[in-house]
Amino acid sequence: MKMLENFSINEFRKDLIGWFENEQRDLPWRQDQDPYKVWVSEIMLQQTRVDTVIPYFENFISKFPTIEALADADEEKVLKAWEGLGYYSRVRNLHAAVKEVAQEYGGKVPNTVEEISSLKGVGPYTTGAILSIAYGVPEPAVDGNVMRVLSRILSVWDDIAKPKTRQLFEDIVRELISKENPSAFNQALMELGALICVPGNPACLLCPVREHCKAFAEGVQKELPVKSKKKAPTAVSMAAVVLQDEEGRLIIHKRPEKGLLANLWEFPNHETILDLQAPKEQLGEFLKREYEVDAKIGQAFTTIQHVFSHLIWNITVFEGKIEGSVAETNTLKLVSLKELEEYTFPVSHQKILKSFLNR
DNA sequence: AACACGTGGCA
DNA sequence: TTGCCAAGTGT
Repeated sequence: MKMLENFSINEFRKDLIGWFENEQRDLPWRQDQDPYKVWVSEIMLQQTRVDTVIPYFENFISKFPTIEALADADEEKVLKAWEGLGYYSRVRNLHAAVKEVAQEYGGKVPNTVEEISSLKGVGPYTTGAILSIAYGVPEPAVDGNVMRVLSRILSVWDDIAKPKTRQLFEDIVRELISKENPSAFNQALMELGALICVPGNPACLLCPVREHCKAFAEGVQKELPVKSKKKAPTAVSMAAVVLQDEEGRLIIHKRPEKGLLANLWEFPNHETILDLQAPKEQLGEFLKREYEVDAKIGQAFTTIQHVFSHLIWNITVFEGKIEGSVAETNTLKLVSLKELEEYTFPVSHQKILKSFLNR
């Protein structure tokens, strides 16, 4: 490969892995090489910081220690263990995939690219991560860290936001990866990206592979990687209502099984047209039309902002009293405060509840 | 290829 | 404070 001419592959591997063996963090998913735990950790770590994942990982593994335990668990319990982590399709895909492994592979995580990558939620990165870390197979595991580190080491100016660029780095890693210790090699590249070769100001003076780094030699390490900007999120106005009956129970609604915050619970809410024109009337009509609930809408007691990757909800939250009876369904329930603890809510609706109780 | 899909930390 | 970021995948 042209890019690797004059590059000392063996020295690079030795310096990188040697550093990793000495400096790697003591993380809960590094206690053993159980493919199931490696899998869970890799899914949790997608687009999510290590410090955020640690307590979730420990709780999740204590509740669902094995493939079989997770395969047998109720969706509600599994979602609850993910509450607050975000990207909830990750855990619904994981749950479905674990059930498939339990049924189709005798509860053993498969160890071929074809089988692993066919599992829901397991893409090219996670396939390589599980194969290399749990099974010692020399497959690339190219994530954002790896692209940043290697774009600097080899001075690659391709835009890492483009899907095609990941394939280029997979080709590079196939040349570079240690066949003796692919697990340490892949993890070392990511660990280096997390600890030393960070996005803003890389700590080049502490870098174990500085001598191999073309960007450092040229003084352009802060210019790399090239990454095009994402579209800014669009703002949406929402009205939500916390509806209470005489006994203090609250109405909650289950979101659709596909799309944003799929299968999570929420307080009744809808997008408001023209920024809250006659909001109480809109809300009352919405409740009648969608849920056949009659209610007296009270005052707005807080506003909550929920920032997603691609949109922003600005939620005005009202209180209200239920008038008459409520017909409960699979997606509409009237529950006590104690019972609410069993349901999974997006962070914004956790904030709504907290604000309601403190109003 | 481009966009949907969450959340919290940090400069 | 606003924007960018963090071990990506599905469509």
